[in-house]
Amino acid sequence: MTIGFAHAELIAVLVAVTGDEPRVMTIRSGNALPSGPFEMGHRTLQSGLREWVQEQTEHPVGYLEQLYTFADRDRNNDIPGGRTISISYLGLVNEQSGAGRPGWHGWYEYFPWEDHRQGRPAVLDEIMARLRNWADADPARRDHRHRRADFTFGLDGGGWNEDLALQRYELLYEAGLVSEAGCGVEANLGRTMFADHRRILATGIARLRAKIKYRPVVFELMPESFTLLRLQRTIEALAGLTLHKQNFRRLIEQQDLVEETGGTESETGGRPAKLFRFRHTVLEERALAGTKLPLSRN
Amino acid sequence: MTIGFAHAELIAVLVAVTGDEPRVMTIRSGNALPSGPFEMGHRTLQSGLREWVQEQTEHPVGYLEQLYTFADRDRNNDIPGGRTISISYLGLVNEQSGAGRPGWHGWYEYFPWEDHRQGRPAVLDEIMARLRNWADADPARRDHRHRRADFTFGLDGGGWNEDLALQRYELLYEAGLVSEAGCGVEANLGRTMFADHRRILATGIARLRAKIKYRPVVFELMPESFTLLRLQRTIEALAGLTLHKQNFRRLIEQQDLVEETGGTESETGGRPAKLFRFRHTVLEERALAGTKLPLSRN
DNA sequence: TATGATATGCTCAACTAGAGCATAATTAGG
DNA sequence: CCTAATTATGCTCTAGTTGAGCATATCATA
Repeated sequence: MTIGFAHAELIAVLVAVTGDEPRVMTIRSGNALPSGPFEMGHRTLQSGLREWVQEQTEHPVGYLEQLYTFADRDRNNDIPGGRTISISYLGLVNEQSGAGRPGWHGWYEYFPWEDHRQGRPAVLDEIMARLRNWADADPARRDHRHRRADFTFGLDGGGWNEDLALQRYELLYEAGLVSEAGCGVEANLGRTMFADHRRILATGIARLRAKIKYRPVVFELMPESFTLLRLQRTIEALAGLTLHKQNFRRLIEQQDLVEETGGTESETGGRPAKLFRFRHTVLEERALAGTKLPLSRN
Repeated sequence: MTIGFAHAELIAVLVAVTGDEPRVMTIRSGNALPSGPFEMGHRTLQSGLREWVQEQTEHPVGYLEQLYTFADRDRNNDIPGGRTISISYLGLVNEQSGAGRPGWHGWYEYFPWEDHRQGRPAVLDEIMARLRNWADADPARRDHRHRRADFTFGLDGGGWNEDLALQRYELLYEAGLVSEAGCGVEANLGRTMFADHRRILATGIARLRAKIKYRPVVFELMPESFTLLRLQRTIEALAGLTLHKQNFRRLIEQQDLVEETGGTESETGGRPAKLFRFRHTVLEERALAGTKLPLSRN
């Protein structure tokens, strides 16, 4: 059996939330995601990345999950005849560790249309206008394109869906509205990144937004003890949405995800808030996987 | 920046359901998953795999999704100094195409404890007994191991969770109950596969079981038109569970996933069943992503 | 002491999911 | 033709979940 040869590279999407802003670790003044060679010495991909991030950033990575492996021919072909395989990972870094140090950029710089916490962002009007033009430009695919734009950006009655971050970026790419796609810089929406790094970031955002709904990974971004509002703001930052406060607490408490530390915090000027800590044991005692199948007990 | 070199390989988990049995495409008489080199000629990983599968199996692949990339040092080091990166994919093949031809093996041969359609399989008693021994063998980690076994195999009150297929295999591996882990063949549970192929298959099963709950991918496994019972049996085969018939139809119909073709089928000896077809437009008109966040409309 | 702010408790209505009864439309056997 | 067996399909009832919002508690500060 013939075996293909390739260059292997690791790319990390490291996320932290500080000051109610989700941030991603970057290099080159925010123009690229940190990446490095896949060294032979490492036992596994995970351990390789973990060591390497530790070394580069001095922050321990809590949660680490493989994102996607890219190897398209058109990316990054600086080595003729060869090919680069990029294995990307999503890592979550504790708030305190990943504080305001250089290299951390708010992820909504790159995706200004994704933050709906202050209501629908104004950019969306421009985006939709330009997507309309793009759709109309091809009479054959016109209808399909309009439906796709409406659906992806929540104009089809279904409303905005925060999980579709990647699909939105891909649509903008296809429509030539981001300069990575080869359009002029003046036409670009949001901040650009090297090669396909912004796409990888979008992959990470979408994955994280989906994941926080069925796995207790948010806590990897939190300090040891926190108030429920702090937890809520962190999730809101990630999802780019605001949540209903009372229902949020109900959800958290009924799932037994946290326990009171006994302490309180009165930083905020109102009634002091109880402090909570994550119940690490839930990781081994609960499925947390919601079934959507109509089971029969038989 | 140094770049690591590696050999790149694609591995496919191709799934079809025939005769109410989920099957996986294999080579070497069921001992390995089909795999092939990542050729330079291919534009993307996906297209490379698609062509290659087409060529090998003569079946068109409907849905194709990247599963995971493995590159641990201990796997498959037949080339000294080098390293193999295996990029695995999950592919769904239409019932008719992937029919009873050779190469297709029922996946419960490899994971007999995963099929709960006829009730709790008897093997589970033996498995739990051996897991208890394993847990007791290390006094320090005893409690943790017992909790993990109970949770993974549904003895903790939470009940059996079909999504945990991968975790169950990994637990058995750790406990040395499958011969891939180095235990003797006589100790092995289920049918063995080459290298870590059974683990990759478990990854595919777990992914597919989770996916059918929030994305309409089952239809990739169905013929053009089908009865609702046929659809139900297919899902039951994948999940390894039986479903409540009336509630199943309610779920499918209220989601507008299918439409009547007008025809009926009376193969089964009872009242003829209406035939349905998948409404392909739902792929572009609906999010189908259930939010678990308590949104505020503000 | 009043006011503003945040925290926290509680209710209510709409909807969803699990379970099972009832009826309809066939085929097979007498 | 009549009856039983078999599968399809419709409907109901109940418990639980979710979205929304009112009410009360506890603090800082003017």
